[in-house]
Amino acid sequence: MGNDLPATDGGGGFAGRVRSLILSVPFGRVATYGQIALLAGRPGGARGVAWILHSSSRKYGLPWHRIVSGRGTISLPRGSGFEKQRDLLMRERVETDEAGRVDLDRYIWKPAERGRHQERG
DNA sequence: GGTATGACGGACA
DNA sequence: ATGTCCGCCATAC
Repeated sequence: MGNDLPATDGGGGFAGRVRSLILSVPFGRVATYGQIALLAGRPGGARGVAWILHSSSRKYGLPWHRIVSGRGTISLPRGSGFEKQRDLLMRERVETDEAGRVDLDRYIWKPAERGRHQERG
């Protein structure tokens, strides 16, 4: 059909795991593309994660704004989601730099520590 | 089935 | 720190 979405799997494949992981990122916390790819079992598949986000974030209501680059910077360009993502992060009390940079040491999501407050430097 | 694109990441000058 | 290059994976045509 004229579906431009990667509905190649319903949740068992890479895309499904990526979606599930992104949905697992709690409020006020962020994750990186590489981190999601690694947890999904595809280290180095950051680009695949990016594509899945781009294609399915809206359809599946994914918290896309909680995904940032490996250096904690917002990857979206100014005027095309940058300010939107920064605004959404701000609403979650996630501090962002003027350049859209997040302090990963403070806000990165740690699956092993979910449900407990994270150490802050 | 090869080519091109993309919200990446790491190495290197 | 900055810019460039290459490799990685998934999808579109």
